[in-house]
Amino acid sequence: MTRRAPSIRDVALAAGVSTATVSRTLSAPELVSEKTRESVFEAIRETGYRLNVTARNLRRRKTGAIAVLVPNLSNPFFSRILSGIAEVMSENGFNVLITDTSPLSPDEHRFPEYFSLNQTDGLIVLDGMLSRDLLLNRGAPESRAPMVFACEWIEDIARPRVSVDNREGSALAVQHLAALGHRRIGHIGGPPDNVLTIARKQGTRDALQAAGLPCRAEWVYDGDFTLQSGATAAAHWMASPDRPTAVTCASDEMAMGFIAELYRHGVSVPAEVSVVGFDDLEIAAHFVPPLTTIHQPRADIGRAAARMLLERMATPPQDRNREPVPQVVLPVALVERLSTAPLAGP
Amino acid sequence: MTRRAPSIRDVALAAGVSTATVSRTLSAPELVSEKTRESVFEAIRETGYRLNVTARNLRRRKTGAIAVLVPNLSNPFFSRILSGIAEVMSENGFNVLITDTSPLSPDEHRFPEYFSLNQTDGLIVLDGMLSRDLLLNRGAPESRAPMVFACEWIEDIARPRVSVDNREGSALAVQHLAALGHRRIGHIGGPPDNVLTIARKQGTRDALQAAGLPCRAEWVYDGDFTLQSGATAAAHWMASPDRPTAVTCASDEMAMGFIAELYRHGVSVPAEVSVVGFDDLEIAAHFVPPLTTIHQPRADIGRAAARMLLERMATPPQDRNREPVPQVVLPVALVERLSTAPLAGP
DNA sequence: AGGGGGTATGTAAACGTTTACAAGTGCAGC
DNA sequence: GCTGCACTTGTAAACGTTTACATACCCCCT
Repeated sequence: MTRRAPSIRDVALAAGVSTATVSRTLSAPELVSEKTRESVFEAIRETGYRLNVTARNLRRRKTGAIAVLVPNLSNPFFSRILSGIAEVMSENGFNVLITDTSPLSPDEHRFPEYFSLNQTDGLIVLDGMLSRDLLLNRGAPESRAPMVFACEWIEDIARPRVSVDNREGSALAVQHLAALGHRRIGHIGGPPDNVLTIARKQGTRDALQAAGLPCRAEWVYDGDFTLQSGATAAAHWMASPDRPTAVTCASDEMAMGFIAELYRHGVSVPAEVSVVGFDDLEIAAHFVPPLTTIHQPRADIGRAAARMLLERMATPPQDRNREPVPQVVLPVALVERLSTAPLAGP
Repeated sequence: MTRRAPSIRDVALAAGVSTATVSRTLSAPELVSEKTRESVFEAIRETGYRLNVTARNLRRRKTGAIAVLVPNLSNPFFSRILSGIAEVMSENGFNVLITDTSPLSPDEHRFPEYFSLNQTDGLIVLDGMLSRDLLLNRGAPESRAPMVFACEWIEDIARPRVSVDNREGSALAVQHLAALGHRRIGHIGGPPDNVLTIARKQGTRDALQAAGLPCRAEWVYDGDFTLQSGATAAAHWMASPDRPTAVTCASDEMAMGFIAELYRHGVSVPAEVSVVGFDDLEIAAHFVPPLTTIHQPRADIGRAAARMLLERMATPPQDRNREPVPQVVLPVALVERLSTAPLAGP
């Protein structure tokens, strides 16, 4: 009943040319005379022909897809980055396979089959916690697809990287609070061994020192970027006899979790404690109170990473490590809203 | 320099068998004697062979990928659904291509190339606002890939569907508010022509009527599911001389946008107005105040949709419309938190 | 007239699998 | 000893493109 879909052969037949000419009309039109080109297009219309991308990819020895490894798809932080990536990748004819790398069990990372089967021409890694071996020993050595990091990265893997000025972001947060008169400033960090956590903690410490403010170990709480861990930090804050009057957070979600938990216990923000986030998620502007935070250009991060990968895929493997690997760092900005306020009282 | 990746030929050579035997060892091991099987596996290890999925797909005339059409990737509502889909799809060896269908310009929907080129074996549609033609006329008639709807759907396209009990959800919200003594209950809906908007509005109206409560047209506000539209509804609420004392929303984001905008103008929830959302996003539990809402089993929706699609892909096209198309509707539940309170005063 | 350089096309061999078909073996039943 | 069957394996033809190479033609120059 259901006929085979028309192939390039059928088009060639209909147009009275060879399959080579049809193929050329499609992928290198300048090689084909205008008259022929037109009759080919006409034949394509007639037959309802659609290019079979699988066949093209087989012949060209590439897959036409890239994979992006996301630590946690449920985290709204990544959505914009993903659309940035998808935007430039689909412009360039690539499919984007999105993979959540969150481990199913603590020590077993889930790597989908297509990954080990090197079904992708390239890789964008948003997860800096993946094991080095996992990332490098997949597939045969020569089949290692080009890879770039975005947001997070792994220190001892030398690959192009796009990130954000984390230290500057932390500094902006601290300076803002200092300008409001706060002198006891705490910090809620991400997972202790995460590169972002480290960069932001260090940035916070340095800015505190530069402002001549104390940097007490008992004022920095460890979290894991999630809402829940913000709530946990709030419990610690409330339990502490000697609290900071303001805290900076390494993510908006922790900031919101922190504020909500405080609210539950009748502690009000910013009246009793000022809070600044990091990320500027959409919801930040619509939180209660609207969240003062550090804005990250998320779509730009995605677009930049995609462009970097495109470039790396285009350069032949032997040239890839000629020059130092590119690193772009994008600017951040403080967005003042209502979760921060001048220190009350003298 | 870089040798070709080992192919099935190299394995066959190393194991002293034919390529057919290697192929069978991989995709139909029961046809191969145990001795041979073992030597093939040994040869695979030796050579570092990886299956080339592109070649397999070409030969098998399928792509090994499914696409999912999401109205808006930035909406955190979809993330869990996507992981549910990805979970069962990757278990079954399929890649998942995620596509944001949000129009770039008002009347031009963005359909990535791979879609029109039917590079997918199946389709999960989460967007009920797509045009009928767009969805049905892609590709040649016989190449139409199996399709299922999830969450949203299009009335006059008969396809399997998994949805949620929207009327029940709306009813639960209204009953909860009524039980708290509210008699003036409003509603913030989604885009007017969206199927969910319609179902939830109708459910609200019916529940109101069943409870003997008024259902005033000026108490229902039109939104579009976004935070911003919730804020806009708040402006209308505040401007109204004769306000409802409680509102139900067709999405959590609108509920939060509503509350935040009220907060900005000094109106407090739930003291002055009770609010119930719909979705139960992660953030709902950590909002200020924590949001009373209707829980949707989002991961289950994704998993169910994926399983339906798998089944539909497995049944030959001519059998596909034998029986009535399956429809599963999953249950919802009210989650009471702090954004609703008994009506103050008599 | 012969040669050189484009330009436009065709021929046919890949790309790496899967699978219909054929063929070989061993064994049971007669 | 022959037939038939079950089980393994091999042979070779697809799947639908792209592309190196060959060819044909036209035009211009000497």
